[in-house]
Amino acid sequence: MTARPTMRHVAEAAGVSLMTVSRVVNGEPGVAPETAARVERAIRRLGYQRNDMARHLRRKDQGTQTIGLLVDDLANPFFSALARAVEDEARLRKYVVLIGSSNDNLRREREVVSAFCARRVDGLIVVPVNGNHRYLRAQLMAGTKVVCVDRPAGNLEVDTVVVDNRNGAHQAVAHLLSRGHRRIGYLGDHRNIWTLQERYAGFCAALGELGLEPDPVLVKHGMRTGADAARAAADLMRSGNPPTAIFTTNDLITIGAIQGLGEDAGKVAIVGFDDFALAERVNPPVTVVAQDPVALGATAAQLLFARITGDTSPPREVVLRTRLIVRGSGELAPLQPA
Amino acid sequence: MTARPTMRHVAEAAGVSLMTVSRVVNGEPGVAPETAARVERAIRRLGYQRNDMARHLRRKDQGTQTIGLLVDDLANPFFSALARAVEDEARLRKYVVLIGSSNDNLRREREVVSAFCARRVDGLIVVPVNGNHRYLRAQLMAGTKVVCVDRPAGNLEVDTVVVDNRNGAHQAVAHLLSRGHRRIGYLGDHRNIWTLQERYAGFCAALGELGLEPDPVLVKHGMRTGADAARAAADLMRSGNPPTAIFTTNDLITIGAIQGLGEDAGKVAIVGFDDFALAERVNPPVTVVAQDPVALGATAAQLLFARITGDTSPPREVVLRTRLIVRGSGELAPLQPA
DNA sequence: TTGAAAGCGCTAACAG
DNA sequence: CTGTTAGCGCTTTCAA
Repeated sequence: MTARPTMRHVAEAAGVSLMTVSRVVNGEPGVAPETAARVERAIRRLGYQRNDMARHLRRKDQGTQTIGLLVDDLANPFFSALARAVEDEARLRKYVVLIGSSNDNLRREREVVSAFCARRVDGLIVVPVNGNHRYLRAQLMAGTKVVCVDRPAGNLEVDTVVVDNRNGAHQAVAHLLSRGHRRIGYLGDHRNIWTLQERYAGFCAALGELGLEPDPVLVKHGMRTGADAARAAADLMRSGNPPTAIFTTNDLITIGAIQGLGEDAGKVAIVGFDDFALAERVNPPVTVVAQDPVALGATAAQLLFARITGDTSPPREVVLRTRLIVRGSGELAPLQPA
Repeated sequence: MTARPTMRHVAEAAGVSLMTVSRVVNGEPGVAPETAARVERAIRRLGYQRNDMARHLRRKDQGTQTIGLLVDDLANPFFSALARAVEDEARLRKYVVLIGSSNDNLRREREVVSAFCARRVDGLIVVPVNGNHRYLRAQLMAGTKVVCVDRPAGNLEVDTVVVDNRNGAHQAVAHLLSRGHRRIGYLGDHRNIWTLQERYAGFCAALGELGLEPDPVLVKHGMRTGADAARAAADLMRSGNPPTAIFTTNDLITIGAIQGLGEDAGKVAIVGFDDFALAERVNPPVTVVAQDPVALGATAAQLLFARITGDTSPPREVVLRTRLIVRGSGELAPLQPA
């Protein structure tokens, strides 16, 4: 546990000035090859590695080559795929990524984002929790670039990358309606999440076009986990007048619902938002409205790095398209309850 | 895009010395409430936030409150669940997490780890790629704590958290053998990955106990993606003398194999390493040897933080248990090829 | 080609 | 209770 060597130690060991070491470490020209070699040797012998904290403190122009990424839940495959895409974009530019999960909690989001900003990240990619994001204003004014992904942030004009949630949901529900379904259940996460507001709105709009209204008995909000969805789905089917179809509004909920349905899975049509592994191997295969988390993450990162490298154009909103993938579960005919 | 305010600016604005601001910012005692209030106001007005880079530069004892986490592939649900567990442990201690994926590439691992160390992380949790990890020695000597998870690192004596891969694989294959299977296929990732060496060893050991040897025709190594596994599984079944059972050695491969098998999925018994979402809803439901990524991540993080807070006991190896979950696919009887 | 001095933003260690 | 001084490890600026 020796103390970490500094440039000063290297300089002494090589018999040169600290400044010469700095030049060698940073590959700057104007050092005699002979001298450079001596310094290199000292570096290797002492196991010296540059301290980028100190470096970035002095070099105000260059930033910290670090970005922060805040998702809802890193354990959700949707967000981890998004995160991996961000990481790859960062790596191309020799940036590293600080990561955090808000868990749909504004306080936690704020704490994590603050911790990132205290470390002077050059930019922030945020999946914003519902609520007011003014607290980011100070960071924006101080020069930290911010991009929102998956959802826009309330009260904040920054680049945003989302998918056409409302259309996607509309398409899913219209698909069910076109097959003759009229009693369509809705299983969703908290209504305070923007994407779910949009998806619910799409659900209602599709029904409305046929003069229908959502049946409150068939609509369940606030499901955070697959287990929640499993229970809710089972409850729906056990009720007196069960739905003939269900719209499940994210991957976790779709998967949970299928688990909860058990043997009933073949008795109710399902269309889910988000594609997921093995969707085509379940019985029946699951029809979904797919979005592309990799494209979301990559696009957000590209926008962020454009800002970091000086883009000052007005904030943009990029809307990526969703895609209906027909596999079977959404094409089941309405089944009369036994 | 105003320049970021510093303590000096706050001090001027509040008409006090820089040191007083420091005390207020850090909640240190010995500031008159009246003065503190004035400083607080200036802080808020200027939008000041402490620069932790500068702070940690001066406070040598305290570290940077940052750890680095390097996994194989963050997009793999196994690693993202592990990562989330690490993040949660870090958060409890007010640490932030730098994250990276090695993609099973030693050079990439080294580059990312170097970038983390240049930012002076207090500790590192690494899923080590196969190869020599001496390069970490210098960091260890400089005081950076290291914990390996999922796999041990060659030539490095550090805390390590793994599962009993060999036993798990043995159990999986013995299960198939006990059902009468004798032609058992093996689908695995690169053999240079430690976990896969172990799992392959368990596969061979189980066969060996019945005097059998792996049939080279039925053994496929080097599958990195689900698509690779899908192709390999389909090839196996199309061959002249197909296996009656397959041991798939991680989640991605199991899922890929099931996709690739398509309608053949019911014709060949499968036991997979790693549990995964919807395993019980596939037809037939998939028997697996499950490991717990959350426990792996949480345990690794706990060991790391123990080291960071001064634990100097000899390096430990923690081996977590795997668990056979019987669901159906592993219990299919051997089927004679048509 | 090399080095000395100053200072990035902050805190430790002392004064008053 | 408040302020001054020095210095963390590095880069910038200027001088030799």
